[in-house]
Amino acid sequence: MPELPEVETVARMIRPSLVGRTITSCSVTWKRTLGGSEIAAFRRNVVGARVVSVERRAKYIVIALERARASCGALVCHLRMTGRMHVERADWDPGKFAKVRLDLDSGRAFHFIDVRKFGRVEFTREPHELLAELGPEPLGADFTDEWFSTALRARRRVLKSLLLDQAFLAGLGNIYVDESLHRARLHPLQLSDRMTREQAAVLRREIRAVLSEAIAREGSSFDAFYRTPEGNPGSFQDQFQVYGRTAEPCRSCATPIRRLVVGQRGTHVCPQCQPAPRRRRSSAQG
DNA sequence: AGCTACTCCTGGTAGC
DNA sequence: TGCTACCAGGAGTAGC
Repeated sequence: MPELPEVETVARMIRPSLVGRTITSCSVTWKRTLGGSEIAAFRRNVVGARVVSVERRAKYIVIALERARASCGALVCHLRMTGRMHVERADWDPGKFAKVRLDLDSGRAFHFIDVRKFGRVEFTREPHELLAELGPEPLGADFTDEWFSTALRARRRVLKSLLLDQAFLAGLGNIYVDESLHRARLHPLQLSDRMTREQAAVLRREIRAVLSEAIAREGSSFDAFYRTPEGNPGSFQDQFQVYGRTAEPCRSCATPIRRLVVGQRGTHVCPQCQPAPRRRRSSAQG
């Protein structure tokens, strides 16, 4: 589903047609997409505002707005599972899953389309408050070996669950966690406080590599859902080592990929490349 | 502190 | 063909 590389791709593609544009009108066909605000209030907040910037933070797209050259808030958007964004000519038909439409002074219109209705396009005056709980960006300068190693060992968490925790590290989802762990030859059930500094450094390197490669390929598309704002699929799914490859041979050692469930998430491992952590009694720890 | 279960949603698919 | 049942999952929340 859309994770950091897909969200980054969407942000890059919609940015040129949004920045500098003024929102002239809007329509909303699913109120919950707005995340709690009334449609009338949303309309008052966005119509007449001008887009200053389009940035990605974790899996959020933040569309900053201004009025009379003064900041007036932002649209904080999340694609969740099936959200899509398009900026198209005014007569373009967004289809039956359209949720939010923002008409622009360019004559084009921004569309938020979402089959499963989990996605959000939320207006807030203080976007930083909404995003305050997020951990560091995996591709950012704050994500250092030193920080990662210390932070992993300061907690006693199942490794995969911790990497999915957006308050710990912001931007990874199910796919890229599975891929990163395989590349780092780490098992998803490994406990975070048992990680060596060397293992942490390898994992950090592989997380950054897999995300960078996926961004270069405009993300991953393997079902009907994720498409770039230009309507094209990404191509990183061709590079998957484990995700969605249950029972298929590992590309490194030919052992069949195994599927397990970790924290209610489908999880894919190579039992040979990613040996299971040694089980031990909790009372046996000194 | 960290875990599980549940919620929100619907298209796709397996089984009959 | 058409039905039912179940699966996928990001994030928030409740409860242990």
